Amino acid sequence: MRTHRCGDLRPEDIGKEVTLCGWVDRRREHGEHLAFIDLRDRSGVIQVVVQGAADLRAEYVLQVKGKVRERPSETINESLETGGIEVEGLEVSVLAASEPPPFPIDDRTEVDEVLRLRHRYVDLRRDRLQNNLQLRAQVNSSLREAMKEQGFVEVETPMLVASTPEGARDFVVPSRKELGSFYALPQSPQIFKQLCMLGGVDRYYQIARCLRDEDLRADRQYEFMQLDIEASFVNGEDIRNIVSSAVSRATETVTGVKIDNIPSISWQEAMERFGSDKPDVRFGLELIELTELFKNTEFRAFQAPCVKGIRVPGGAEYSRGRLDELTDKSQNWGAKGLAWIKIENSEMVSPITKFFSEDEKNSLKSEMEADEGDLLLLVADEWSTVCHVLGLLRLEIGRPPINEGGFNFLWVIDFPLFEGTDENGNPASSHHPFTMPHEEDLSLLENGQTEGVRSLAYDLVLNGWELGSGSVRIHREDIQKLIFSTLGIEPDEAERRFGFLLDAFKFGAPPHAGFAVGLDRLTAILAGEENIREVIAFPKTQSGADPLTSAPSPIEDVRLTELGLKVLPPTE
RNA sequence: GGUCCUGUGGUGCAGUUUGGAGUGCACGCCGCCCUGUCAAGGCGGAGGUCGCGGGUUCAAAUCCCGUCAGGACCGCCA
Repeated sequence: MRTHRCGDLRPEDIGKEVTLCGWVDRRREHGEHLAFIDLRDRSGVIQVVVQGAADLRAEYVLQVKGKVRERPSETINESLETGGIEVEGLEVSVLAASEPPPFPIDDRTEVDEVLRLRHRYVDLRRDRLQNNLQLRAQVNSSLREAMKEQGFVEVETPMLVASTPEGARDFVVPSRKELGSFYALPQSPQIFKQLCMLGGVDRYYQIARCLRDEDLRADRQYEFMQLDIEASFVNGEDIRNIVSSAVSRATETVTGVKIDNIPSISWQEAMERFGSDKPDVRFGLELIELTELFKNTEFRAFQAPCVKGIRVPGGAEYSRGRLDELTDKSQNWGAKGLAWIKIENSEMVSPITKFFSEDEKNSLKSEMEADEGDLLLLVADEWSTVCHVLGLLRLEIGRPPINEGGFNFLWVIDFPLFEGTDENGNPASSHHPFTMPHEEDLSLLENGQTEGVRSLAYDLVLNGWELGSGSVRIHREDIQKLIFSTLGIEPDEAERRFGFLLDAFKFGAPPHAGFAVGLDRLTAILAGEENIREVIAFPKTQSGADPLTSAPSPIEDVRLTELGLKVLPPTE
C-alpha cells in the first residue's frame, strides 16, 4: 500500500514517486486552490501539498500518491526533520474518515487520565507514547541480547500456578474441574526459576509478567514485567555483575549514556544517611545523627532512642503554612511531631530551642553545619521511625524530577535477614525464607539471635526507585532447617507449605542466586517518565480499572455456577 | 484502612479565598473568505445538569455534609 514512511523521507528522495499512508495530523487550507496536509505515521510527519480544495479533517486516514520535491527556500521548516522537502499530492484517497478526536493528538495538552485510557488507541498516536513504546522495545531487546551473550537460556514458566501464602495478595483463578480449588497468577516466577536451577538449566532468564493484587501507585500496576534471572554456581557479586552489565547495556542503547560502574552501599548505611532502603542519591539533604548530642537533654520530646535531623539550605524562608504542612505529613508518616529551627540573623528561631541548653544549641549548630538562612528539621523516636520520616521529608523537600541528574544506579547490599515479626510474634523474613544468611552472621543465627543478622540479599536502585531485588538462595538443608525454626515454622508446616521445593532440594541442589529487574520502572526512568503508565500500552487506573474495556466486570450467573462460586453482598 | 489535590461547553484552563445573571481565555467544532502555510490567518456562529446528592442562604460553580471518579502519597507491595 505504501512505498515509504512519512518521517523517513529525506532530500535524497527528491524526484521520487512515492505512496504514503497515514493520518491527517494538521491541515492548513487556503481556499479552493491550495491546502497543506501534515501526514503522520509512526515515523513522523511530512507535508503534503494539494492543489485545489481538500475536504479533509483531523485524523482522516489517507493514502497519498505523489512526488517528493524540494521546498522553496523561504518555506523550509527547520523544526521538522522532513522540513526541507514536501510531497506534491497527486492522488489523495481517504481510507477512513474520522470524527473529531476526543482530545488533541499533540504532546502539549495534558489530558484527563480516564479520557486518555478510554481512548487509548488515540492516545497511543501521540509522539510521547509512540516514542515510549519504541524505547521500551529497545530496552527489551538489548536486555535479551545482553543475557544471551552471558550464556543465559530463555525459559518460559506457567501463568496458572499454586497459590502460596508468602508475599503479596494473589490474583486467583477458579478451577472448573475441581470446584473450590484455585490457581494463582504468579507474583513472580521465583519457585520455577529455582526449579530450573535444580533442573540443570545453569543460567535462566525470562522477560516475565508478574501479578500482585496490591494497591497501585505511580510505579506499581497490578501487572508488571520483570527481567527475571537465576544462575547456578555463582555468588551474589557474580549476579550483580551480570545484572549491572545488562542494565548498563540497555541504558546506553536507549539514552547513549554510558554507565561505568554501579556503586554499592550497605542497607545500614543507606538507612542512616538517606532514611531509605532505596536512596535517591541525586541530591544531598542527608540525615545527620544527633542521638548522642541530646543524650542528656531536658527536652522531653527528644528523650528518645534516636534523634536525627536534616539541614535544608535556604529553608529559613519557609512560611509557617509550609512548616505546618511538613509537620502534618511527618505525623501522617508516623512521627509524633516535627521540630524545626530556622537560622535567621545568626539566631536560632524556633518554638523549641528554649528547652535546649547552650551546649546543646552550640553542638547542634556545629554538628549540622548550620548556616545563615538554613532550616533544621529534627525527629526523635525509634530509630526506624526517625529514618523513615526523615527519609520521606528529604524526598518531599529536595527530590528533583525523575529526568534530571542522570542515571544513578546503586546496589544496596547486606539487607537484614529478618524484619519485624509476624502475627504470631515470630521473626519475619525481610526477603523470603530461602534467602541465604550472610556467612559472617551464621554464628549469631546459631545462637538464636536475629537482630543484626544480615542476608545475601541485594536491591538495585535507580534515582530513588527500587528497580529490583535478588538474593543468594539457601541450598543446604541444615541452614534451611535453621531458618525455618527461627521463623517459627514447624517441620510439618514447612512440609505442607514448601514440601515440593524442599523435596526437590534433596536431589542434588546446585548453589544458585538470582535477581529480577522491574522493566516498567527501568523503562520509565530511561524515558524520563514519572509514571509507569506512560510506558505501558494499556495500563490501569489507580483503582485497578481499565476504562477502555471496562475491566473488571461482572460475569454471568451460569458461569459462576459452573465454577462453583457465589458472590456475597459487600460486607460493611 | 488513612491523608492530600483535582472535577466548570468536545479539549486545556481561569473564576471558588471574600456567595450576587453561566462571566472569561486558548484550542477544537460549524459557516463564509483566503494560492506558500506549518500550533496558518481573517470574519461570524453554535455549544453548559459548574461530577452527583443533600444542606445553609433571599441568592451557591463559590460555604457545609455526603458520595462518585481521577491523581499523588502513607499503610500494603516476601
